[in-house]
Amino acid sequence: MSEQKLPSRTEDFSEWYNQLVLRAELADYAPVRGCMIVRPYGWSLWENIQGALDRRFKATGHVNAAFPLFIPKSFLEREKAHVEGFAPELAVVTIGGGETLEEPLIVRPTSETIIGHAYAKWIKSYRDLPVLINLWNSVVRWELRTKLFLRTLEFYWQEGHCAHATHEESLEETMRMLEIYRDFAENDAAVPVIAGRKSQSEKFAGALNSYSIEAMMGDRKALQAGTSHDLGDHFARAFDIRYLDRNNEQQFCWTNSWGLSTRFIGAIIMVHGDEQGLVLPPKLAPHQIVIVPIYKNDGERSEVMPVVEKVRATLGDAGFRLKVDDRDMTPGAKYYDWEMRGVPLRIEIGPKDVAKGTVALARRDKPGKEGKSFVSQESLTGAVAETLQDIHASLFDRALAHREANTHDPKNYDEFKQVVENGFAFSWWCGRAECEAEIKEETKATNRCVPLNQPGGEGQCIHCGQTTKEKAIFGKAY
RNA sequence: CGGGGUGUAGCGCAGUUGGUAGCGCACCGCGUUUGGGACGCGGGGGUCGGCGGUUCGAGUCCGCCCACCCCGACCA
Repeated sequence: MSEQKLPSRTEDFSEWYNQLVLRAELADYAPVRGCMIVRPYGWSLWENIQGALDRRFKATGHVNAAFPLFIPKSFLEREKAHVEGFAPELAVVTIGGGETLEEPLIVRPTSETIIGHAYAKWIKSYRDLPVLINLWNSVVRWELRTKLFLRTLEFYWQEGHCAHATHEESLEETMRMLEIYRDFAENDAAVPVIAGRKSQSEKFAGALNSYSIEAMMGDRKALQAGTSHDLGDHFARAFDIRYLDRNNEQQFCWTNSWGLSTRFIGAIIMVHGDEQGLVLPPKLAPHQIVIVPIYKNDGERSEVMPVVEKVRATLGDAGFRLKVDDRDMTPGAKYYDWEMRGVPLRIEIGPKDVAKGTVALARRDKPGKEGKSFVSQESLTGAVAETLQDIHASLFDRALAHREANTHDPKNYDEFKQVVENGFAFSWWCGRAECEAEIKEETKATNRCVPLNQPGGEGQCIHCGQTTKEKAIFGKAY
């Protein structure tokens, strides 16, 4: 139970985040540096994220499977850019059963290579395509600087791996999954995102092109919240994933991969959280509603609890995820506790409500009296459904307004430097890696993506002045 | 991997010139309480981050190591 106030979100965002994660009981530090324990409340949130994504994956023809944790070192080495990108952050097993291994095993940082090995065996004919497989697992990347959910040595995610007959189909799949991420982020998590293409220096190691959804956090920094990679024929060539086409000719496959991780929980925290703690989007919250019974003595208790039970049954039958908090604490303490944990809606039922046939409804996104209303027990189910929808909409609107208010179109590079100190710059960019690198060097801001939605026309690169047709989002990022 | 900081009960901290460890919160029990963080009484809990050294005696002094957090370079 949390007793003290959180550090100020506006004055010390980082410390606010750290303590919020611990006090909301989402996660805890593990005994190994950089590793995290996901606590039941955090995992429950992840399960709801999994459910929301998995439904979408299944609806688009994907199936789940499991691949090994260990990958032969030689596999990684088969794709040059891939191994170069991941080498610095690999965990390597050299001893097994007390014996030094003949070939060291990599603890998977991602599964493209071992997938490539399997797909090469499984795919013989154009009739075998496409292969649409998703994995729910964890991967290990030996990061130097870690933060709960945002960057840990081991993290949980899903990785989809698809093989297609043509590049067009593979690219179409890449974009379909990016759109699924966007749809999930905005419609389930109420996190507005910018879908775009990563620059060549920011793309996945081994990809032809990477695409991402980028979100703005409460401190105006960017977070890559999901990625989808067009792997071209790179991994197909490295692992010899080939098929016989209709003309009986050998062709290389075209593959793609896409992932979204527990980092997304960090996004939810940093986009919606407030001074009181976590604020969860209703569609993903482990408990959408918490019911707090109020009574002064056993007499009142015996009046209140049957009504609490009736409301619980009614709302439970209507499909809401809810919890009755019957702990032996004062109601006020419970309010603070559930506010810390971000429960979207609180229902208070006391003797006055029993007498009047009402309940008190308090919404998490609007603090104090502003968010509190009294609703008759008869019309509660409808009111709850409506309010939860409204909370989702207002969370999304608030986050979008925040991003728009902090996204600028600077007139020149001096202005650009100012802007990226405290938000996003949406600027013309020549597309050259040198320009991007210099901007990063000079401002600490990175190229987040080239949004798919472009204004059209042309302009001058914000850094070098070269004429270009594309605008990119720049900002400081996690 | 560089710079900074912190390690004493679950958390936050105190601990004097070295003398054998305490406070608040949390936790457990009983009672009174309960519409925005209740109160009283009683109780449990510590190899003082680790190893070594100085000393009759180390939480305290010295050395080495470790862990975690923050800031930079790399990343979902």
